[in-house]
Amino acid sequence: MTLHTDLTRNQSLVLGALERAEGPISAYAILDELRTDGLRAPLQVYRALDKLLDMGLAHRLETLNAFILCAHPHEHTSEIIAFAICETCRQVWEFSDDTVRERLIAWTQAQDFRPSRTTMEIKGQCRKCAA
Amino acid sequence: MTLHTDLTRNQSLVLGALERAEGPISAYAILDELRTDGLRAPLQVYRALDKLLDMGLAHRLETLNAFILCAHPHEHTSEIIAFAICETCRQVWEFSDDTVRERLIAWTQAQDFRPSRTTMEIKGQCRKCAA
DNA sequence: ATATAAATGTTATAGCATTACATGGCGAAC
DNA sequence: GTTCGCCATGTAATGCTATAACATTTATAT
Ligand SMILES: [Zn+2]
Ligand SMILES: [Zn+2]
Ligand SMILES: [Zn+2]
Ligand SMILES: [Zn+2]
Repeated sequence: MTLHTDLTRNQSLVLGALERAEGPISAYAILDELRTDGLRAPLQVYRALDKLLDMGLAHRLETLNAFILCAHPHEHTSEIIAFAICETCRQVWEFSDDTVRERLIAWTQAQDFRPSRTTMEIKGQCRKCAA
Repeated sequence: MTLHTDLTRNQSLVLGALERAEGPISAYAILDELRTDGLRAPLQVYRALDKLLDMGLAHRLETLNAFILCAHPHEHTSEIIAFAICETCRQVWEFSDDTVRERLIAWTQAQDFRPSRTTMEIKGQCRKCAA
C-alpha cells in the first residue's frame, strides 16, 4: 500500500475527484471535473486510475463502468470484495465475506483454476429506496 | 423460460451466432457474423440479446463486455451464477454455489437491500493454461 | 553525470451501447 | 373485416468508454 503523499500530481487530482464524488463516477466525469486543473485527455485519468487501483485506494465497478473510492482504510489486495449498488440512488456498499471467499477458492482449487481478480457486484435497491 | 421455437428471426440468428462461438463473443462480433444474413446495425443485435438474456438462454459477461450461451439447459433465473474466465484461452466455466448464494442473501437481508441482479466473475488462468 | 524507469502530454482511433424516429407484422376487440 | 395496440424491426445518428502510438519530461539509482 502506498501512502497518500507518494501520489503524483495527476494521481492526487484523480483521487481528490473520487473523494468529492462520494459515489461511483466515470472516468470521463472525472476528466470534466479536472479540466480546470489542466487535465485534457482521458488517458491522463485512466493512467492515474490504474495506479490508484493498484494501490487499493480505488475500485472499478464493472457493471457501471465507473470508479469509486475504497471504503476501507486498510489493505485488502488478497480479499474478495463485493459491492451492493443501489440502482435508484447509486449509493454503493463495499463488503467482504470470508465464507464466500472460501467457497470461491474451493471451487477454483477443485478446477485447478488460478484466480487473479474477482468481481462481485449486486445491483438492487437500498433500504431507503426500496421503502 | 421461453422455448427455442418462440424466437423471432433476429433472436434465432443471434442465438445461432452464440452457439457457433463456443465462448464469449461481443455484440459487434455477432453483428459481423450476421451481416451475410442481412443484419446491419448494432441495435438489431442488442435487441435480440436483451430478449435472450431475459429468457435465460444467454449471459452477459460484464468484465469482457461480451455475451455467452448459457451452459445449462435448465432455468436459473433465481440463481446466482458465477463465471470463471480464463484470460489466456478465453474459455468460460459457469457455475453456482448455494453457500455463496446464502451468504450474499444473508448480507442483503441484514441491510434491507433488495437485490435484482448479481454479477460474479473470476478472471484467471484455467488448468491447461496455468500449466 | 549517466542510465533507467516512471510519469506525462497529445492526437487519433477503436470498441461498446443507446437515442430517436419511422416502418411493418400480428393478434385481440369491436 | 377493420381498428387498435403491442411487439419486433429497420436505419441513421450519436454518445460513452477505453486504448494505441508516439514524443517528451521527470524522478530515481548508481
Ligand atoms: Zn476497498
Ligand atoms: Zn438507494
Ligand atoms: Zn446459465
Ligand atoms: Zn485457459
